[in-house]
Amino acid sequence: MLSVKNIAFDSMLAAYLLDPTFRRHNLNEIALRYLGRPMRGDYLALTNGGKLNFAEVDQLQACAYSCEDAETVLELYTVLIRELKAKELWTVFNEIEMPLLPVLQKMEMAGVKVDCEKLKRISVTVEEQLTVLEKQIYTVAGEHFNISSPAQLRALLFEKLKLEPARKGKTGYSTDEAVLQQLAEKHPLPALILEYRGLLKLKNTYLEALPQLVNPETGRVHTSFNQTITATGRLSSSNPNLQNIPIRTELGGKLREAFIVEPDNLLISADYSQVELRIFAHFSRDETYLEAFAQGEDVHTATAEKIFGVAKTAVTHEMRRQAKVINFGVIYGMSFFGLASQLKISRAEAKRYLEEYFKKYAGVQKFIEELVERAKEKGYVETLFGRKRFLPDLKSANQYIFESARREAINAPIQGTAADIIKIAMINLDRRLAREKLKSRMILQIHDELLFECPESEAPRMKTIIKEEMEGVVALKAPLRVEVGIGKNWAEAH
DNA sequence: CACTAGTGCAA
DNA sequence: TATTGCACTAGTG
Repeated sequence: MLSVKNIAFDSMLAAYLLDPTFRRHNLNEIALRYLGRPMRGDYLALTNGGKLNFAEVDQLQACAYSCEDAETVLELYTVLIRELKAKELWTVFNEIEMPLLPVLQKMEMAGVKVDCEKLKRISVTVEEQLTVLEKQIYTVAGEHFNISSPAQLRALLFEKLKLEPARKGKTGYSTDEAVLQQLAEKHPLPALILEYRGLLKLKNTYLEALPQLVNPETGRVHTSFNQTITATGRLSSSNPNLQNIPIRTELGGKLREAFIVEPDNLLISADYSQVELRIFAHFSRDETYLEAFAQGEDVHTATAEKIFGVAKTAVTHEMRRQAKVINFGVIYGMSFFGLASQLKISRAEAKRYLEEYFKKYAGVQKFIEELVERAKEKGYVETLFGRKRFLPDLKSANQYIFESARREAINAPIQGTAADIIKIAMINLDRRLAREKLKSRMILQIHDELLFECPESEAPRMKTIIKEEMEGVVALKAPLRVEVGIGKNWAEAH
């Protein structure tokens, strides 16, 4: 038996696929767009400033509107389904988004266990450091001010201390990390600010926020996985966002140690290795990339070899780092200008690097040009599984708008295909766990990584199943590879 | 309280 | 002048 609510939810998914960039926060906007008339309930709510005050609403009228809404939703649903089929989005809807919905629901219900005592211990030491830093900053600055206020910091750095940043955006001076790092060479204050900011961010956003979000019923943190937000088909996570837990710094690692499991359980982390570059290699059919992946090489090292013209054994850490920036930059449609500012090298040098790159990766340039041309003709780009992103701005006469749409056209099929792949893996894994009657649960998805909580006895079996299902989603020209880690917490497992 | 700008965390 | 997100704080109306 289908309920109105179910149909309403399905309609949200359908509308998302029909235009993933359409800003929908409720069915009313979808009804307006596809039926040309509003939802009455939403209409009433809207006229009351967003809050339904039943005392003020004519009860009979409200009942009539409710009945009308039920009909509207049903009609909307049929229109959306027809549209999905017409635009060849039915398969993505039926085989990916719809089956994914109950999987996400289970993950949200399962939640993740957090060690609040550990967070508290970290928080205390961070607070001590912050107190010390604060005093140092006021001493060096010669005055008290709000360090968290970019406006006050700007006044201090650029007016009182007369520091000269390498100019930034149109609207005055920025005090962001790149600027402060550069200013740190001339004055002791910026480095202190950076350290202060980093610690404060960690304390406010994670150390103190997470314990408050532990559900008293389950003793665990339950995020929301949003299925209809992103332009590319990725999920997003909120309340809290568990897709941006720090990892790069030492303190970030400590924080991840606080993501734990129930007694006698283990945490398994499985992540797709270089999935976007593999997809890029698959789409572009570039021989150099495909060869590197076929040989099981480290792809960034391989790129460094080609660009810098040295043997594999001569690739330094710094060369690999720069090659990595180029590999990712290409996926994002980065220009030599952007590369120069990322690598802090001259524009001429950046241009040379990119020229060398395109010479060695001969399939790439042609692929990108054809992709953008096709997108301009068809009005959209699509993923390997047919998810579409419509890009009318590719026809814009405004250079800036066009360039922006061009980058989106390059990135969306890659990021979106990666999203499709992991979604399919999640659906298949969920079925597999049920079929094999395993107690292990999928608990988090972080774009190219899945986290599982499993009884110790199931761990070896799970490791095999996860790798099998994730790598087996699709046979790309550059085959999918998954790295699995096991531990008592997220830091150990990843 | 709603909203924007600035900043910074992740893939 | 590199993509996709979410969340925090300051500041404004």
